[in-house]
Amino acid sequence: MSHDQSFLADCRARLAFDLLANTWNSVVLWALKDGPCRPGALRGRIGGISPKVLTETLRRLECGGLVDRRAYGGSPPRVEYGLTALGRTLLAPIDAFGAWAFEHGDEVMAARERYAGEGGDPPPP
Amino acid sequence: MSHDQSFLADCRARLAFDLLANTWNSVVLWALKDGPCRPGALRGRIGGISPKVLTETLRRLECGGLVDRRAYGGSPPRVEYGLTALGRTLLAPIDAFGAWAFEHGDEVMAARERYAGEGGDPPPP
DNA sequence: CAGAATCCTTTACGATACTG
DNA sequence: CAGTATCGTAAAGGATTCTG
Repeated sequence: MSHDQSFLADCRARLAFDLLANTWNSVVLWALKDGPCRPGALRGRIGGISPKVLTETLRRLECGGLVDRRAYGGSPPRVEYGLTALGRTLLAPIDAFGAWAFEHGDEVMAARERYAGEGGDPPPP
Repeated sequence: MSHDQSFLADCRARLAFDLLANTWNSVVLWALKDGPCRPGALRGRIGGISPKVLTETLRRLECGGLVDRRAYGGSPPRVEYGLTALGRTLLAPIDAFGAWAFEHGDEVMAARERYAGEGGDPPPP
């Protein structure tokens, strides 16, 4: 890789981190990787996300050009969300984390238990 | 990649996302990539982080086994934080995002401006 | 200088109810 | 069913002060 120390000052770097710095952005992007999807089905794929927060998250991603929204009029309304080309470019980096979690997730959980056991009584969130 | 749809249900996956789902974890990890560092210097490398939040973040990462803390007694106290072996394994995935930001960050910012201009007046955070 | 303690503000998130 | 509106809570982040 090729970033120098000013990396953290670069606003694009901050933008990338900020994109992930919330509970749902990456999860929703990930849930869309298998193709466009209606909001209801999305909630099923994800689990534990309220309709309101899902809508907010999708708007945020749409605003950033990562997700696009297609509305087919009618009643009941039918809407589908899918990744844009730009959004798809984020899948590989996200997947790198997924792979990391499968390899090292246990170590993190073990470290936390060790920390809790060693008298690090107030284990920070 | 090799994750099936149950990926999102796997608690290790959630753990990985949660590690990034806050403003500072990834930034601090990244700032430590060039070697161990004292808190004061870390704040300089990062910029915009308060001492309190830096300490909290370091504790959190230490608890997860990603960072270790070495205290050399004395007065004034001298402390250094550095990545553990486990922490270093996270650098590659984080860097994937950094690289992504350099390639596509402009597109996201452009999309946001477009969105704001098109009457998407309330541009969500 | 490290960092704990305190106080305060903001906001992310959740639950619920309502509209088209 | 999609989406908005409203309310409430919990937590994150910031500023400040104080200590060893």
